[in-house]
Amino acid sequence: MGSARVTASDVAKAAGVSQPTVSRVFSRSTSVDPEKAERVRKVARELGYIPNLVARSLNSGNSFRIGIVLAYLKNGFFSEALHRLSKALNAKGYSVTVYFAGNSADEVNAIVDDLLADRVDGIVLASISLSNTLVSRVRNSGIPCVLFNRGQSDPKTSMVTASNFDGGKRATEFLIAAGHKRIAHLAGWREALNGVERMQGFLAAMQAAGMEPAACTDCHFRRTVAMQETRRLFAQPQVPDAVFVANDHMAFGVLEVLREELGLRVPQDVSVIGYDDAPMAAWKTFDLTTVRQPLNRMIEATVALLLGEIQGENRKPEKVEIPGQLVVRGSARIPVGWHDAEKEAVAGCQRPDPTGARK
Amino acid sequence: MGSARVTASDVAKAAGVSQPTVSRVFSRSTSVDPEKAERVRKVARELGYIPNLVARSLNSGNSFRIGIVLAYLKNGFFSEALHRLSKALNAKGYSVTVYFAGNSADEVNAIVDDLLADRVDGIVLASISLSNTLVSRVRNSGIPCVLFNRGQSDPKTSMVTASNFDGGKRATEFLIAAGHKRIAHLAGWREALNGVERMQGFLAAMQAAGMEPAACTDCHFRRTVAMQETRRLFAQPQVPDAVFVANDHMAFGVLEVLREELGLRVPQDVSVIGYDDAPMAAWKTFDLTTVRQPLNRMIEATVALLLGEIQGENRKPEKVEIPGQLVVRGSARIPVGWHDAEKEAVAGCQRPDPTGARK
DNA sequence: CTGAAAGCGCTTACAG
DNA sequence: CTGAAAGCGCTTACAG
Repeated sequence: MGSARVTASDVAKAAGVSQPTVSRVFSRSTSVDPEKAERVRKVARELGYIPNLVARSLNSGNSFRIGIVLAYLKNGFFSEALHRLSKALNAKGYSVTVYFAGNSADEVNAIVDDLLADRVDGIVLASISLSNTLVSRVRNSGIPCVLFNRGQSDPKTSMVTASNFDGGKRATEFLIAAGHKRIAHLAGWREALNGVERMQGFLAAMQAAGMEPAACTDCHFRRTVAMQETRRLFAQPQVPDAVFVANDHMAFGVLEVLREELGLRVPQDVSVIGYDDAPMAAWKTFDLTTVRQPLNRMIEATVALLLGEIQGENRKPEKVEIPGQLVVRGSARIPVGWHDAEKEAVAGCQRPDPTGARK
Repeated sequence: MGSARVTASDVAKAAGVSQPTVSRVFSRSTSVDPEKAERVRKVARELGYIPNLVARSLNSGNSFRIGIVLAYLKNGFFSEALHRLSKALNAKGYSVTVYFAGNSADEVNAIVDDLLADRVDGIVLASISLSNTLVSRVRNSGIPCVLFNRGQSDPKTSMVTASNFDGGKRATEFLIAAGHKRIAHLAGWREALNGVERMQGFLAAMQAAGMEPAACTDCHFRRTVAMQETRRLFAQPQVPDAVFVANDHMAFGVLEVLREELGLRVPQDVSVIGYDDAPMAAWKTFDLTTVRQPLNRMIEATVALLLGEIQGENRKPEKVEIPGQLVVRGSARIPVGWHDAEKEAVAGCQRPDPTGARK
């Protein structure tokens, strides 16, 4: 029962045309007599005919499905990215299948098999915890693939990232300009290029200022690890007066430890800067100064790159790096006379008005 | 190029067997000579053969795909649900395709068409904003469907919810027992049964205690609306001394307004209770007392119901209601002698130890 | 246990 | 513009 069983042949019979003609009406590949087409559409509507994409997939070779590989959704930046990426791909006629990749190699391999078996037309790898094995297996499969927010040294795969080095550098410069003397960095993950680049930006800024990092430790992009590291750092005789955290997700945990456990005031006692501008960063509860990853533009670029590879003439892999701006909120002290300087610094960005982001 | 193009016929030729035999090895429908099967597997591995699920779908009639319809992922309870549901369904051999349903009728209708065109084997409707049109169109399509955390009066569709009436009642009783006199309820959405039932539980508890609600307003399950309502309520001459909020997502916003904007202390000045036990509720930043929706059990039930309908003999629609327990944290005053009473009250639940949830 | 045959519901050259 | 035919890569009775 139900309209799902009606086929093109049923419609053809009822409309007095051949089955390929029905097909032509719905795939608008070749032109069909307008009058006849209208009749077909009418009959199809009455019968509740909806073309079977599975059948179309089989002989066209396109499944019109994109696979998105993620680690988890606890990080609000990723759930927001999934939502928008999904909407953007739907708008282009693709449906989106999600695959959650844990950390074990077996699991990751199983996911590649699933992706291949499902015959997705393209893949977005948005998982932080991707092993290089996964990336190379996917590349070998010949399925178009874009790394989203997860740079990789391999130059044969397309990727879309923010300007991580630059972002890390500017966040650090902001802290230095505000007069902080003991600046710590809670880094992402040494295996993930985006974390590494943010850290390198941090180190470059510190070195340029002739300053020694108060700390610089790997937190695996994990909230609980960052919280533990914060406890450790602030249990030492010499505590930091500012912390640059490699993403907002960890920064929320850092703020929690500082305020709730240690009773410190932010930013009076310690400044905190995150990375991403996840939706929650704007909540007054966190009011987190952070480096924005321009999600919309990253998604546009990802979709363009992916569909370019799928539909276009075998394009070259491309590395797209999108500049992000520092979003100044209440969690970090503001350097004296910062406004003017910053206006200059972000002149090349799309949203040059820093006050607009302060809300 | 790449292994994606290798077909069963290629493997058959290379292994010196017929194509159906290769098929049998991989679908293990009929038995195959063990030695021959091993040879086929070996050749397949060498050639990088992976069965094409699209082709399998076309003639088996099963796509091995489940569609999940969501409104958005900003609410952490939903993103967590998506993650776990996805893992659970993957474990059963299904891949998961996501569909984001906005609020416009056109959009919702387009999604139904997509679901039907994609020939998903089953559907989980987890969106709060589902119109009844969507539900009935899906039901008419004959595709097995389960409403997740979204009750509906229509008795012909399976659904999995928490015991919303009971949860709302118990949260309210907890506030009453703690001595609160002016208790407000920021309700979910009058069009969504789960919100309505929580509200009815609230009203029932108030009535049983002979108390008048300080307020009871519909907030559409939207954080910003709940925040606005909080501002309004606390601008009145008679302010509430406790607020029961219909979900955690809104409660986080309520806490923010109370603490950051109004400078109130929680729970000294006002108690707050939420609903869901979203992951963030346990963060010390929020420390939110809430009614847990037992996600794992809800997901188990959803998967069981859905696969039962897909694989089993046309089952009857079923309404599964899973009891949830009050998770006591710091955002609401604790009634004197509450422990003993509560132990009794939750005796029927799976996790009868309320202290275990306090962390 | 296994091969030849038919068919799942479409799309796409191929003739007209 | 349009129908008859072949085929996408499998699964599934049907004979052996």
